Amino acid sequence: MSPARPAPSSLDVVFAALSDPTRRAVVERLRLGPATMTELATPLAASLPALTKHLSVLQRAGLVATAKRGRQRYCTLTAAPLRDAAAWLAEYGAYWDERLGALTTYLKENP
Amino acid sequence: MSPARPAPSSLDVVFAALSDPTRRAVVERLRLGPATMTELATPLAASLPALTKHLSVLQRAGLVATAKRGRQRYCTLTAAPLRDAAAWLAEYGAYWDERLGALTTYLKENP
DNA sequence: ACAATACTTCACCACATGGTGAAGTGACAA
DNA sequence: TTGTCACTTCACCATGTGGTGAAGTATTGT
Repeated sequence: MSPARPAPSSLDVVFAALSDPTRRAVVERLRLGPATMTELATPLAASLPALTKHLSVLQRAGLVATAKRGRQRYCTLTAAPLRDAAAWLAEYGAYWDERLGALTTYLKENP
Repeated sequence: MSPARPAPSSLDVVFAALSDPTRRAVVERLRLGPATMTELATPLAASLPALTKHLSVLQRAGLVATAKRGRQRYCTLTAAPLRDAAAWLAEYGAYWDERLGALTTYLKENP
């Protein structure tokens, strides 16, 4: 991948963030409300260094916002990027309906 | 990641497959109908070795099926796994965005 | 003051990904 | 038969990921 990669789009990092089961579990947990790092780590049986890395990935994807309060770090969901990813996928919900039509068109144009 | 990783779930590989812009472009192109490897590679300015790798990722994710015909390889979308990913996202997106309520409804009514 | 708590940061390691150029394979065309 | 086309496979490389244990940094409790 050496030569001049373009800046990753938001879809890139969002989908990449969601490709890990631990991070999806974090998102699921945060749906119930904010949580600290140890509150996230304990039920997932994840170490704190590992969770710190996961959180930074989720943060880079814009899926999670954090705020330090005292010596604790509170994490909350910021789901706006999920909307973009879902919108991309939603087009393929429409794909199901138009599938036969597209195939028909294709066969008409490529006999 | 050394110690005993569990088998990746289908969501893992589907989201990972979608995290690359070239592969998303392949999916978008295949929405219009089947295509051969060179037909996919040319507009994306991708080399054939690179595209072969991308295709194997998409195939492992169950997003694309291929059939050899003569010396050409025809690729088609098999979008069933996209629905699982969309369903996962819809659950979390619908909480914030009305537009995704429509997707949730769609997935509920088209099981 | 001292110690515990809640994290973070720092090397590391193993492995997967995404790319390359060059060589190999099988089907078709001249 | 000979060559070309459509790919695939083969090293190889650079980078990113996900994990670890150990050490470091604040903040808080006693």
